[in-house]
Amino acid sequence: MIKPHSKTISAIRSRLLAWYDQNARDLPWRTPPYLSEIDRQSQATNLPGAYHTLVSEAMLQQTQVATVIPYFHRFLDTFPTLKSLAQADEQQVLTLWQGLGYYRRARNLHACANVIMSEHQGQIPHTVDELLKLPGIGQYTAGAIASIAFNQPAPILDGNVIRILSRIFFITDPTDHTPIKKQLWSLAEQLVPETSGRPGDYNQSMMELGALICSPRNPNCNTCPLQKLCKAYADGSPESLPITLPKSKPRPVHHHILAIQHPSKPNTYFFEQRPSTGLWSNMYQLPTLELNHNKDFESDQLITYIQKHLKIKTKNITQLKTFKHQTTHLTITFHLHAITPTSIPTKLKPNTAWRSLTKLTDLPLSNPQQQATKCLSVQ
DNA sequence: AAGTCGGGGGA
DNA sequence: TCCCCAGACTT
Repeated sequence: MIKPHSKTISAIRSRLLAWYDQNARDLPWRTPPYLSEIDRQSQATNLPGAYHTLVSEAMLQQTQVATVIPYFHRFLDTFPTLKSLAQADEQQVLTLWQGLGYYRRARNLHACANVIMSEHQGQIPHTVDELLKLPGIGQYTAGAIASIAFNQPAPILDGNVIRILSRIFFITDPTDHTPIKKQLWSLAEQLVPETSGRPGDYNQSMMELGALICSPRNPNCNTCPLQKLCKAYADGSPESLPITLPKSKPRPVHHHILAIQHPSKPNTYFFEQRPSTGLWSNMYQLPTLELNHNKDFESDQLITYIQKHLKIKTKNITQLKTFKHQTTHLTITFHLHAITPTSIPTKLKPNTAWRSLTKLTDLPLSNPQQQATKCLSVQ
């Protein structure tokens, strides 16, 4: 285990905080570093402050700051308090999350608000151990909320911190590997200051440095406050760290979207909710047949599917458009088909709906589904 | 330990 | 193109 000298630790802390006080971005969820100590303490017991931290940290998981900002504003305009979020429908929460990705985060955040209301009297827990019990809150997010919202001396380890620590301490083993990850957590814990040393600002200063200076490629070492302490800089190749394990390539699949037009209502199509697990969980869609291999589309197959699963009889199918969509592990080719039903069932199954394309704003759709509906409306 | 879960930014 | 992003959770 790496045990930095106490002088190194205090140098890192003081240099980072001094740099942060001068260079911190003014982000909408951030407690300004220029707040007085009295303001800071009142912020620590003020629920809106912690609620803002909770929402922002959920949105920021695997998502860049610039992407999150407009979503954060819209979310707080709609749900200004933890209580208002807890009382909302999941569908409304998912609609606000539309386009941001990793939709399970939205469902976890909503569930989180309800647990805090019913089991914590509406007060967001102050400690890492209690935060860890909440849905969607792992080691990083628990440390972030405890330190940023409540000024607890809790460590964090995200992509930024991993990059900075691997460069400063010249960790040349793959940082995905469990023992190395433990090593990094140990370093983060040794480095985070006590409550009197502004642990929340310190943690944010690490991430800020990673975002603004110590970037993955072409790090700006010339303006880095930690340059003197950085072993990778001394070695001359900071951009070669950290080392990560190779990732598997996305697998090609084909999804067939069925645009089923209502026989009498103009511009109106059939929508259904996706299952609560897997890709785009609980989001809505035009019925979509997911094929795992590149098999030629046969219209008979689609007609059978429509009849069996949707109880809709049809004969005409026309191919409208094909487009590709990338996720982390899939390359999906979407085939959009227009269906003209000859008869539709009188009773609607739960979580399905006929919707006019002009009244879709309350149905949460994934990006490719939104793209498909856009194709239909310009027809 | 390896997969799953989105979508976009930047070189 | 490829890699990465204020990760969490399941298998």
